[in-house]
Amino acid sequence: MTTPLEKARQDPESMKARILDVARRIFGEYGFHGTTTRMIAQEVGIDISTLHYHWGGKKDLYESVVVDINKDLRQKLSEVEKVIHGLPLSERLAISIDLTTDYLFDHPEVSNLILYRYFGKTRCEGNFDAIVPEFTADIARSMGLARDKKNVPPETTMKVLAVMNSIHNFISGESFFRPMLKVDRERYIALVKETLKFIHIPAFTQNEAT
Amino acid sequence: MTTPLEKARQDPESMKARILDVARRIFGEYGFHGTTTRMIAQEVGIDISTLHYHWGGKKDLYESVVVDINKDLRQKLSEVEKVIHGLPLSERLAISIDLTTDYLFDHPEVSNLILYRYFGKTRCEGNFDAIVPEFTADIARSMGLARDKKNVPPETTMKVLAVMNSIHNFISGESFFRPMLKVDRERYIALVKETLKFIHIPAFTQNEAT
DNA sequence: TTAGACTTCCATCAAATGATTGAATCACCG
DNA sequence: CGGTGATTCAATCATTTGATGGAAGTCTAA
Repeated sequence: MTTPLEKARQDPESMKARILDVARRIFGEYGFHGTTTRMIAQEVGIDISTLHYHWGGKKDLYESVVVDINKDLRQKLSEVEKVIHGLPLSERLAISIDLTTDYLFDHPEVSNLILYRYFGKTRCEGNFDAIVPEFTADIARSMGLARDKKNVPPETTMKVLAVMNSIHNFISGESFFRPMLKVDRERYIALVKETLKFIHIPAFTQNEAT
Repeated sequence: MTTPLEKARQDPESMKARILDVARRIFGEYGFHGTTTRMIAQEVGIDISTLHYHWGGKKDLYESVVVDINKDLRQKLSEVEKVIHGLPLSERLAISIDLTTDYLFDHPEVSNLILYRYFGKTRCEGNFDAIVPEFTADIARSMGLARDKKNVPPETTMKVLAVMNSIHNFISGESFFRPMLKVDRERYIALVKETLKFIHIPAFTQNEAT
């Protein structure tokens, strides 16, 4: 059985997929309450009723967007893990930061939506957040902080969260921070990578026997 | 001349001040679009028209909230700076993290609103963000990363932003992260401080001659 | 060609929401 | 007292917004 989301992804040109792509971006920029179905429909160039026909309602669409975002990020992280496998920790960190940062700058709605879900409330319920802990467990193992994915101690989860969040912050905050720094986009990306390495590599390599 | 905000702060029991306090919390939790004037009025226990009488409109109130938040944080940071003045860098960092974290856990709406402004868009304009750069310049000086408040290089601003944001993340994300970690509030606060020190102290002391 | 499904849009609804008006109430001062 | 200004609220308005129904269009298979 294929979920509606999988079905939408099979043909990227399908109306369903087009709506999903636009919805990712708009929801990411304005959050759940800041986004109207009319904004999304207009951006796609369709009527709102077409949107409702394909996705049911605003909340359903939003939930699909969140699931889609998480699926993408998870896949990207697993790609990154294959690249860094076997390298020394400091290199693993540096390469992970480079690759993840590049990916997220290309898909800022991923960071936007994740931060929105972390820090904002939605006045409606919705419970599909069990995906996040798995993320952190994967990353923890890949950083050599945990042997298996079960029983990762809170201290370790916190460290992983700190790393992930610091990346999302700079991606998502570009529109705020870059004017403040008065640098162009290319320079900003370089600064982000540099800063993330400056902050994180010493922390995780301080007790390492080279 | 006193601004409306200052006037409201003179008598903390005044209706104006009570509305402002509630508005801080609600705007912090749900963001600008997720908050309705009715939510705020109901929480205060008044009619919406009373709210409009004192603050004009939703946007005016929101802007006052943001200014108020920034004023509070700035004052707190200047208090912290006095405490840590003259100490060695690693201690300055540790104490700053402890004090700032304690303060923000007591006033989470500060972190909430700051993150909302960094990462979200508002569909309405609004331009009173010149306060942030000054913040970072103050912190940069206090961390020994800059001599004066003028001409702080982007690299330094980025480092300061990384530190500040990582704190805000854990404060604001408590409702998301703590259930995930399955720890009580006290333990969470301890974990936050521990993690922040683990991440940041090595980065900033790595090249220090003790 | 046609029957039937799938898709899209126009018109419209009901609820939510920001905002205003005018009347009532309160506080203070002569 | 009485009056004057400040404050509060009930009632109401106009717009926005999520959602729906039904007509029209499109495509495929028989």
